[in-house]
Amino acid sequence: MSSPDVPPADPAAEADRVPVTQRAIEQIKAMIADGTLRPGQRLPTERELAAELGLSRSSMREAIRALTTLGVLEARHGAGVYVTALRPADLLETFSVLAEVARGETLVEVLQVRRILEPAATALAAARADDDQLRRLGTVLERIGRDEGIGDTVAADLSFHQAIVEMTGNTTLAAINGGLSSRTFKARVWHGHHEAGVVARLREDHERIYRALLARDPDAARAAATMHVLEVENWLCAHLDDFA
Amino acid sequence: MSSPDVPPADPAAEADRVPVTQRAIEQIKAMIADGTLRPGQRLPTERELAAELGLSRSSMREAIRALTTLGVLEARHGAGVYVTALRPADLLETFSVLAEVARGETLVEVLQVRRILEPAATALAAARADDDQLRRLGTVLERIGRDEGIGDTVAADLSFHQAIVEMTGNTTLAAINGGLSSRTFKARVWHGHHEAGVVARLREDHERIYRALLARDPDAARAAATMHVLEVENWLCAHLDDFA
DNA sequence: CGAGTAGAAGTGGTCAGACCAATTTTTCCA
DNA sequence: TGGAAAAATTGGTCTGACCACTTCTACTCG
Repeated sequence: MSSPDVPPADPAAEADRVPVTQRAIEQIKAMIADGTLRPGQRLPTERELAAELGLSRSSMREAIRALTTLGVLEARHGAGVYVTALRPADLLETFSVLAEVARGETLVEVLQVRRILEPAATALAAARADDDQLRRLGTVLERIGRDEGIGDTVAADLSFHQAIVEMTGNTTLAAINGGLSSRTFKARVWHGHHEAGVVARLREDHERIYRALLARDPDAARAAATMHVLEVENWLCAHLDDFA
Repeated sequence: MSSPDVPPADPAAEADRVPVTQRAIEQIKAMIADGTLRPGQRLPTERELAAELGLSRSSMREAIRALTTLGVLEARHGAGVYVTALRPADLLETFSVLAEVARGETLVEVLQVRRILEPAATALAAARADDDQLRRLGTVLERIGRDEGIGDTVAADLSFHQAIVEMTGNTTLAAINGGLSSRTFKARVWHGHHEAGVVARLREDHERIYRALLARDPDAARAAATMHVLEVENWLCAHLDDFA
């Protein structure tokens, strides 16, 4: 039932199976989880940490690199290693790789998740947005679909959706939804609609969302957001071959 | 407008500001994004990669460690470095750190996201589940709230929710939702309800969800899932001080 | 001839020590 | 007393070595 070729029970050899670097990662992660290390706190130097945890500096650096990648640590050249603020945005930065390397069927799944999150977020935003946020959103909307190059349209598109989810006041929601859409994917969507001569439809999608927000109408906002994601989803399914 | 103390334009010095390890990470990530490296493909050895990208093996290893942490590469001791299958589950494993280190207000945000995702997922499951999946879900449900130790109840609770989101057939959705609930948090919820003598309420929440799925009733499933997450959310807000 | 095994080669994991580059702190002069 | 130069601190990179695990090879034995 248990692992083979393990004689009886093994006291210290058990921990010896797990690589030292991995062990260090888990030790530091545990110290953060149980509050021994607080957000923003400075850690000992790499050399001291290596000595305390009983491994070489190279391996210690690999552990720090892993935790840096996860967004829990931050190394500042010449100034030390620190625990990040542990904000959702810090910890969910890694999330964007999904949108970056996803292809084919996975992209469809990602859009289906967005079709769940964005309508809910947009409805929340309709209920919570203040005049100032809406005014700024209007200026972003104006940049979408103009004839000043697709590059700026894509940037404005990203800003538009990001601004809306941030209106919910839920930074975790904003970080997750932000990680689900990559600039490169949005660029392909706009290019595709441009070649098909239906850029106006995408532009109108955003206008409908904006008007629903202005009207503080959660139901209309939800519907408009759903239709927008659905539009992209349908386009993707029709061009799935190009995303192999 | 641009960065200060940069004389005119700088050709090669621009790339020299970016640490070599970071550059290697981006190069390999780009090769995966553009299809040069395919899922499951084997990479050259660390020594060869280091030589090709023009950096030392130590720095190359740190780059590989970062990409391993992100779930795009996988190093097998003695056997080489490989691109993972790039499944959503591979890329979203890092997601769990959020639930692990989150505390206080962030936990509330996480639950609010779950209150969006879980009802939608449960409604989808109600429409798509087959008899076999439902039968297995029933056996898991029986283990929830028994008097055989909270440990098994927590494990069954996790399995229950995971099984439901997997019924949607959307592995990305399953991976995201899975990362939003940690075993330790669920354990505290059950302990809290146990001490307050309201374990039955949690148990009934799960039964209601199960009955809605059996009835293939998406609306009822959505409502039951919403109420369940709300129950946990309310409990958390009442005990937020314990999660500082 | 084939199966199994022992050895060799290949490859990731760890360690040691050195030097470079950015930051911070200290020192000391104007 | 203010500020600039110098020293100390600390992360970033490189080199080269050795260990542990896997895979391949070739040999031996039935």
